[in-house]
Amino acid sequence: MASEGFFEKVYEVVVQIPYGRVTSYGAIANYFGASGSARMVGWAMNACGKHGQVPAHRVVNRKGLLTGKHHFDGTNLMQQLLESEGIVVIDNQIQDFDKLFWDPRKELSF
DNA sequence: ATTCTGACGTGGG
DNA sequence: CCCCACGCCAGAA
Repeated sequence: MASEGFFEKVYEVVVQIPYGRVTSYGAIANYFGASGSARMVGWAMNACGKHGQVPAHRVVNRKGLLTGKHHFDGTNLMQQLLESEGIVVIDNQIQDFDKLFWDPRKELSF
């Protein structure tokens, strides 16, 4: 299952993101040891639809900004999904991002 | 094969 | 906090 490709690795972590929680691309990249290649994480997300259902809306940049919301079906779909989980999003910016932040490197006990 | 882009991150000012 | 420049690697044209 794992190690099938770069996407698969990213998906495995993203899927493990608990409800109402958020993480950043860099955190995931860091989990693989690709700390400098955070872009690849987002790139893998681009193929998330290809892989299946992936909670990409729970993945944002390090500032907690919904940078990828533009890639979803609608324009505010990503924000609605986050708000649906109890997350407050204002102007594409997640409020209390530091509290909702979920670090795989820490939570998954690397 | 080369070139460019891209849902990012970090460092310096 | 903001802005600017560099790095990073995978995939598409």
